[in-house]
Amino acid sequence: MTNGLEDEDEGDRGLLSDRIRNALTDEITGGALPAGAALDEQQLADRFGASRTPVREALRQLAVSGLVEMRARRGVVVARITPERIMEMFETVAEIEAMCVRLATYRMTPLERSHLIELHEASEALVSRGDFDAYDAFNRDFHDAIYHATHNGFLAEQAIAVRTRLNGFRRTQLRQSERLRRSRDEHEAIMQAIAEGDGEMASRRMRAHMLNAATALRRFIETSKLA
Amino acid sequence: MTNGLEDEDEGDRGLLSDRIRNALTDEITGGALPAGAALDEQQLADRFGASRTPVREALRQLAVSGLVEMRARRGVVVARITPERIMEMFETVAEIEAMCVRLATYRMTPLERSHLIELHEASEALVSRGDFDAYDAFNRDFHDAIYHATHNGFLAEQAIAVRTRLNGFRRTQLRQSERLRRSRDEHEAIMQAIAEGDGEMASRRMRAHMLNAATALRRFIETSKLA
DNA sequence: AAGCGAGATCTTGCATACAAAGATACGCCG
DNA sequence: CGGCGTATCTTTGTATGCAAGATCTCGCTT
Repeated sequence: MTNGLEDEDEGDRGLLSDRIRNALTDEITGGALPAGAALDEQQLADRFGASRTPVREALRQLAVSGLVEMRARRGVVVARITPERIMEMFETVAEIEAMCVRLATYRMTPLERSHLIELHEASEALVSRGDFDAYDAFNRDFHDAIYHATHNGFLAEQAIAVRTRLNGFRRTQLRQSERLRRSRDEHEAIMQAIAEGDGEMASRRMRAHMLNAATALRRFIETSKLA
Repeated sequence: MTNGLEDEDEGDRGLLSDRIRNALTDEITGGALPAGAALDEQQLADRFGASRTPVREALRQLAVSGLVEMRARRGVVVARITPERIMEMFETVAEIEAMCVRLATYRMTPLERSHLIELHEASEALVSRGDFDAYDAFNRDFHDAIYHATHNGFLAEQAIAVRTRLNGFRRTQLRQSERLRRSRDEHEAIMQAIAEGDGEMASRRMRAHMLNAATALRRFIETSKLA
């Protein structure tokens, strides 16, 4: 047992390959590295001031999680995902969220319930003043709270993993204040079903909520293309 | 170089690191490498007639998929999973299966439906003659057919990944002919719901089916422990 | 005798070197 | 002038070497 030194910062603590992996994950999910971008090993090694070895190990890991594609002896590219597949991923996320909220409804503790209510109520202010960034952050917290209220850590991990993976392809931000309002209304409906202890209804409403968001995003993307 | 890689069984085509990864995956999910077993890099390298480099890359990938645990500078061990976590994984699989069968009910083509019926009907013979191995194989096919009938490739991949991961910790085979019969009866009920186009009912029945199987397995394990 | 610590040893993590498979460019032939 | 084969060159895949951290051993101290 060592003395309690926390991993204070992203400094140079920890494994180099892990730091490279985290950095690349951020850059891909953040959109800095667009889909299809070639990831040259030597180039990345130079950029991170390391050798190719840790870079390769990081890329291997990213390949497993699906963020990049490796073609044998033909290099690595940021995963280029078809629109169909993105829709499949959205649907999967919607289904998993629906599953989670059903379980959460039946299992959440009073403390977890009050926490969720608190989060939800606070979101009204964000909608009123149209603070998209803050609402995004709240939204993550809201859904995370539901994941954890399932009291199934494995399921929560899966849900977070899938959602994170989708984030990388959602750099097109939807910033319509009307959608913000509707999002909160849908949350409201979900909260009501939770309050009534009706997991099935909460589940259906969550699914609808997620698919609405996906549809809104898709319409937005298609509209942009026409412009 | 010429020092011959004995191309023992597997074709020596493809990347060495990929072959090592596949071999280790099989050994772990097959139970040859029990949970908690230490995986020494040099040792594995010797065994596969390779250097540590491809072994390391394979281990990194296995760590991402959760089959092994890496502690920095302290080596790699086959993932040691608590009973609670195994139950969580079972529940997650059950929920995902339920989700899949609901979608599949609404979306499967006539061809897919007839294929599923065919599979199911053929399973009667396996139950009658108590062929556990053949029933296991059928069971995989049956559930795979449902995954694919969702017409959501991403979801199907997720489902298969989670189920595969669970396989590694299911080396305790349940071989009760009564359970075999009940399993097929539950499939029958699911097929009926599918035939009626009632996805919700198919979903509930699938969830019950999976949880029954998990419970039977857990009871079996607990009983074994007492002996 | 038990606990502790310094050094030996072993294993991991990273760097560098080398080999082989695609990619590319250029010249030859049709 | 264009297609194709070959040589080169770039980039990946693997091996090996070296350094740092962790574990273990064994002697020393209390």
